[in-house]
Amino acid sequence: MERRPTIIDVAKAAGVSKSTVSLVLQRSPQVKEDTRIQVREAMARVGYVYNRSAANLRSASTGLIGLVINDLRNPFFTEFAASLQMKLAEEGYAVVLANINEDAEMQAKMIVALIEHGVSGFVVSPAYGAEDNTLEAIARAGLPAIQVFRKVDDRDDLFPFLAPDYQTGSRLATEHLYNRGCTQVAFVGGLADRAVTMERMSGYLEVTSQRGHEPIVITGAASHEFGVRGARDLYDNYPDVDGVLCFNDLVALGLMAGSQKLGRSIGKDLRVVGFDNIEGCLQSEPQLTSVSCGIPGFAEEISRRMLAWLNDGTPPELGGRTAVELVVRGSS
Amino acid sequence: MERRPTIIDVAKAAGVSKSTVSLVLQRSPQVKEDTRIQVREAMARVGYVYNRSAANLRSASTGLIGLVINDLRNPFFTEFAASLQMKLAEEGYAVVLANINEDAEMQAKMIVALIEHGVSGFVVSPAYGAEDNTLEAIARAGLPAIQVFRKVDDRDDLFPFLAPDYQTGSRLATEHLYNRGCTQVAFVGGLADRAVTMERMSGYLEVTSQRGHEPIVITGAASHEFGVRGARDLYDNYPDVDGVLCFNDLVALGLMAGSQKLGRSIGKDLRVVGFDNIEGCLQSEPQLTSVSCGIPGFAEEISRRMLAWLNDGTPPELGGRTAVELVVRGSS
DNA sequence: TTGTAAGCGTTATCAT
DNA sequence: ATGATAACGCTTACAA
Repeated sequence: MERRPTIIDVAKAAGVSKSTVSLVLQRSPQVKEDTRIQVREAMARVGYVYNRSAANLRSASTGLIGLVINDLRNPFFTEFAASLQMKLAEEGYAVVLANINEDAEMQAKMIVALIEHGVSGFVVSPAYGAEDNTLEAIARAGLPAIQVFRKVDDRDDLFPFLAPDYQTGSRLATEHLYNRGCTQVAFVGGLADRAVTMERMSGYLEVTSQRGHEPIVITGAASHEFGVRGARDLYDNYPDVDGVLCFNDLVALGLMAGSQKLGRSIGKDLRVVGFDNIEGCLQSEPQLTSVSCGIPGFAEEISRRMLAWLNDGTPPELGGRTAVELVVRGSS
Repeated sequence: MERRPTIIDVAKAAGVSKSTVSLVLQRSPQVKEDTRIQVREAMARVGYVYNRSAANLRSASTGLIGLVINDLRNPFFTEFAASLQMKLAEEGYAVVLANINEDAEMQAKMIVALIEHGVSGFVVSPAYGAEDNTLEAIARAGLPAIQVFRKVDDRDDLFPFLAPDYQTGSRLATEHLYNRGCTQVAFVGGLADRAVTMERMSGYLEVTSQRGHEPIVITGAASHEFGVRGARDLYDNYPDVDGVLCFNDLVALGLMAGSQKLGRSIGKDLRVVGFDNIEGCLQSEPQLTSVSCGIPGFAEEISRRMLAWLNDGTPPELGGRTAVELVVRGSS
């Protein structure tokens, strides 16, 4: 097990100097085609692999992006992580992943670790809690960082915030329900004080009041179980509700299951729309109408903005929202 | 935006030499308590952060582990990725993630990229296809690598293979079904030529023949949709089957939904057991009995073995299998 | 077009 | 117990 070959070994094998090899590595146009080929051949011959740690010591970027995710097990965030990683890989960047499990302390620790590893930038879907300080280390290191989905630090210039256009999504969904003939539409799920909940609710409130109806809001956990409970709650306390916009698909699926158990026919007696368009939407009976947040597209957008920031120094403009889409299925 | 402080800056601020600072960094016991404190203080004062790229240039390990996942969107693998990342983080290692989307070519590319980034070792849940060569780059780099869940390279010494003890799991599940009074048990789902399928089937075949029954096997995709089709298939062609072990929970959930639509009562007419114990098991009606592969525990095991290999040079012993458990619920 | 030499921030080997 | 100094593998002026 001998040590890995370096550019010096390659240089020797190719009969050139190590600078030339370095130039070839960087695709410099000023090296002659002949020598370029020679060098490439030598590389293959000695089994050379580029050492980015060493390169990084001299030049700036490591080609590493830190990806901090509040809850990787949630399919919504998994989808994002997977999409972003693949997009960044296309551009030659690798992703160092930190799943922080909704733990602000863990988040702070992982951020420091990622900085030590020399990440060139951050994409953070942060945990709530300790809002003030958890991104501080990034600020001190002067690294570019984008907050996605959740905003825990208000310094927009340091940590620009980007999210899908939830408000439009909830507006579309609510209008869809009324257009289908619903007379009373409720909003179910989502913790009351969270910004995401406010946004996913805002379009609902807007349309509902526009149409002269009373809003009916039942906030709570964003879980399947809460959806089941919500079905009972509606049944007992709001029997006239014939349309529901749910905070997310998990809640919606739970609410559908719960309502069916109570004898209601989904898509007829009760129309249901979810949020996120997860795979489970296709596996329920009837299938669930949902607001798709276009996560792969969103990830691509984030990738693009991050690279622009890194390469051209252009931080993302504020207030950017990316397109969402209502996917209509049997449940409504 | 000035450059980041280095150990030299710290040394100056603390009035010691940079060697001393380095020793403090490495928790060397031979540095006096007083100076240690002084140095630590200086670090805080100047806002020092460790630069691992530089350290790596001299010493061996980068503290980076490459995690290559065939399909991160599959909750089973997500769970593994998240668990492993957190375990390794506890030990001071960071995870560089590559989701290769079941694409062998992508896999080869990402492996090279990870090597360039200087990962100290690999954990690979590989894509099928191009079995011969995709791990070759790792072999050439002489890096430790563990294959998990799937085995695509037979060189056990180079790439030891570890997986949960599927065989025992399927044995437990099958016995459970017969003990519940089933007279004909079928196995549904899983692509026919895959090692995983063979293993998840093996316990079923063993117990079934032990009990003097004919095995009934319907292989196919590991999807919800295939489960639905499987329900139809059983209904039409094997009407006497009263117990089913499915390749995984997705298939099982599809099979349950499909069978219910055909008027069969799950847990009575037809008993169903799945594999993986995903969250969806709790959300079906009735809830799904499943073989839990104990992924967090498995991830911990992998973490432990990887670190042993890295630190003590002890590669994992072969044939290691980790514990599984049958979680009994309403569906059986 | 290619070679020479000076760093980059650490760790490791000696001295002291 | 601490300090000086030479690597580590690469990039980047600058010189040839």
